[in-house]
Amino acid sequence: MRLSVYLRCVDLLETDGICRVSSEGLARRFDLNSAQIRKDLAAFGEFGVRGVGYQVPELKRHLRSILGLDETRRVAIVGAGHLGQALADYRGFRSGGFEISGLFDNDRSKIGTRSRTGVTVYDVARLKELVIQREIQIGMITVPASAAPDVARLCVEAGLRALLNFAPARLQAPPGVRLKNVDLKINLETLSFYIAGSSPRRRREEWPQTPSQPRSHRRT
Amino acid sequence: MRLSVYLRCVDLLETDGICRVSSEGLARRFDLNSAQIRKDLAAFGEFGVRGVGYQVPELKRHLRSILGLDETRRVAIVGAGHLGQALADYRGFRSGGFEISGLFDNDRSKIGTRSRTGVTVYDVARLKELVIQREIQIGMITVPASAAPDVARLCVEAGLRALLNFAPARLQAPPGVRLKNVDLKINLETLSFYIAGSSPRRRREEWPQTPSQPRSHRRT
DNA sequence: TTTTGTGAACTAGTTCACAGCT
DNA sequence: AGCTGTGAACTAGTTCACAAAA
Repeated sequence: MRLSVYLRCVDLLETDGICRVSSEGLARRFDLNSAQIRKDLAAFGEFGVRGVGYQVPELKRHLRSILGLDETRRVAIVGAGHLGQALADYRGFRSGGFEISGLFDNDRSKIGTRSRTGVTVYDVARLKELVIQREIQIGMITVPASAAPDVARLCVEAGLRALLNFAPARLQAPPGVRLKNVDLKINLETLSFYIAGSSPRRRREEWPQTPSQPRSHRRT
Repeated sequence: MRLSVYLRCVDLLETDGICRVSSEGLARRFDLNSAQIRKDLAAFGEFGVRGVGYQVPELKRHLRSILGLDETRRVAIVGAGHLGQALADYRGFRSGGFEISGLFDNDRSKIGTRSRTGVTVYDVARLKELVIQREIQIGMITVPASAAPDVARLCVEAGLRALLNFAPARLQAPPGVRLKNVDLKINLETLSFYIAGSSPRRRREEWPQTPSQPRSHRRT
């Protein structure tokens, strides 16, 4: 999502002590399109001042509010394997307004242990209980693909509102629950595709090289 | 990329012993659009047989070839922290035609050690040497954001052709090098956004509820 | 008949360029 | 003057529906 990108940019500006910025300034600095920035922001309110630009602290506040980050979002990680543990200890989440409330697993040898930074591993059977008690809203699924569908169902039943799935499986979620997949293998395959340089076959009627035509944007 | 998704679907069909499938069959089973499947596939050749459908093994071979997976793709992971180690041991990569050729770090206490599944940690100073020697083509960047730009430069100099960046930083790569970002925080923020339910403000002239109009597709 | 491959219709997303505000 | 907010132009991506092939 682009609003997230803008928030990251605004964070950097704030670090640099810049307190006012124009859409064009943002676009130049971070290689974006100024009209798109303006449109994206204007869709949620009139945050800018014509002739001046955007106030960085104000813009940051608005962005955090739009992204629902003015209150701490609590996260449960289901699957306390290497990936789950690595994510539980990832410092970027904490600093960004997220809190890893717990790791969950069904492996009795893991239950009760803690990750390096102190996140406790709970029995996955206690997921619902803790989701309610701690008001956890987001679940990260880091179990093997075979277990993922069941885990997803469990998460939904526990009352989680959004799921981030790392398992290479196509999961289903009911309308009220937002599901997002982070399929690492697909990312690697995409890169492989571009390296391979396999290009779509040329349409028969296409001209080998089409000289691009300048176009007019005159408003009548 | 969708071709990756199709490959995953075809894998599942093969596991189920299905050896022929129509675009409509694929679409129904995996919740896709049949016309899109046909168009995507047809862009790379005529793999189907009219009136019959697609042969699963043949389609799989074609997809792997298009994705450049008929030869093993070797991967270097720069940054032997928790995330790097977790990715090095991720079994999904190996089974998918990728090989993790090594972890790289500048921490002397890590150099020479091995991950749980036996991936060696090398001095990052040896990146170029090993990239050439082992014909590594893809780099995964799992270092802190502050180190990411330098690491990216190093990867490019070493001759890597594609980079998968996990650091929350906007990196730059020259035209010949493909860069893809996997920003976990952005993913979480996107989920948070949907939970928050912040909706774009309604355009003034919009009608509160627009009854959708059925449309004709008659070709004249 | 069945199902692909594909032009055309449609929809969504991006960029331009300027009216209007400060 | 400078910059936002935004209609309109443009581009990309998706879906439809049918001719052509098996």
